[in-house]
Amino acid sequence: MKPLSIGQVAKRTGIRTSALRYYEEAGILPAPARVAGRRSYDPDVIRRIDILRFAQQAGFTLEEIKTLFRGFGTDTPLSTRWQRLAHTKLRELDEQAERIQRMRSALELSLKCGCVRIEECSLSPSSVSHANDGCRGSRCS
Amino acid sequence: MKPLSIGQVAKRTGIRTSALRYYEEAGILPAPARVAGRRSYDPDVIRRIDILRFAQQAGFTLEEIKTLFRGFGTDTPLSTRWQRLAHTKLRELDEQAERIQRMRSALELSLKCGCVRIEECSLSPSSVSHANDGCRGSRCS
DNA sequence: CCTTGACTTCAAGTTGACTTGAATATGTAC
DNA sequence: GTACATATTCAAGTCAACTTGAAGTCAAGG
Repeated sequence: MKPLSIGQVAKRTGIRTSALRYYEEAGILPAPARVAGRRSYDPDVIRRIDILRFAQQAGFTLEEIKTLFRGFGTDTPLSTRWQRLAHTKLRELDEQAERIQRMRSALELSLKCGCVRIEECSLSPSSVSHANDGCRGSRCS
Repeated sequence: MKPLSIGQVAKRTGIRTSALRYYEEAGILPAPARVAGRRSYDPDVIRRIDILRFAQQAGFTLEEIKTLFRGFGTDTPLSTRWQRLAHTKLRELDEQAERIQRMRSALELSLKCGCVRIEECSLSPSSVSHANDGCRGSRCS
């Protein structure tokens, strides 16, 4: 397929040109060929950028994503760094998911409940863990 | 109970004194009484700080937490702002949980798979949605 | 009395992930 | 050939959420 200008890449991915240049500078995206000084992107970059965004939304930092991209093809032994990162991140994702679930319960409870101040209600680490009787306010249902 | 110094509060909550001063400055924690110019905290503040940390870990910004704390006791009609925030945040939490789940699947899949480069594997929004055949690399199991 | 340690305020620095602005160059349309 | 959009680089600015440093205050122990 035809090469893309930075503006076209920006349009297709929803990422601003300034961010694309920044990613390149930071070594996260490869520097594309230049035609008369301008970036000329292989359309493959779109897929890579999609992955980048996806990983970012899942909570990876740009540094981590760089490692992810660097992959493990080049350096034997196979993939140890990448696997470590993946394992670590899996654990982090689980923890984050659990925190989110607890916050969810707490929020839902406090919406049903008529507490005047949030402190009276369920939003604390201790009370959320046994979340049925989290509410201690004056007008709890 | 007895009032606490800023150092004692820091020790009990695991939050640095600089952060406590910052929260006060930012209006997230109430300014405690001063005794000879020094902060003298009501032990209640511990609970509030616990909630603060919990909410923060669940992805709330300090601004949002401020709103959370401001609560809805004072201004009729009851709770509209706080409820809106809670609902919005619930939706956000759900989205984030889903992203995390998808990233989890993708990571697990790519650990099992022998792809040389991550692009070949499952880590993209499109392939993750039908994640059983996400791997397109050369040595996929 | 003097030192030590915990505190005070205020200003400035830090990190990650960008964005914005200035000055300049190139490509496309009329 | 002259606008105008789009591109370039580089430096500096932004934002949240703090941290660090400087300079000073205060109570208690030796």
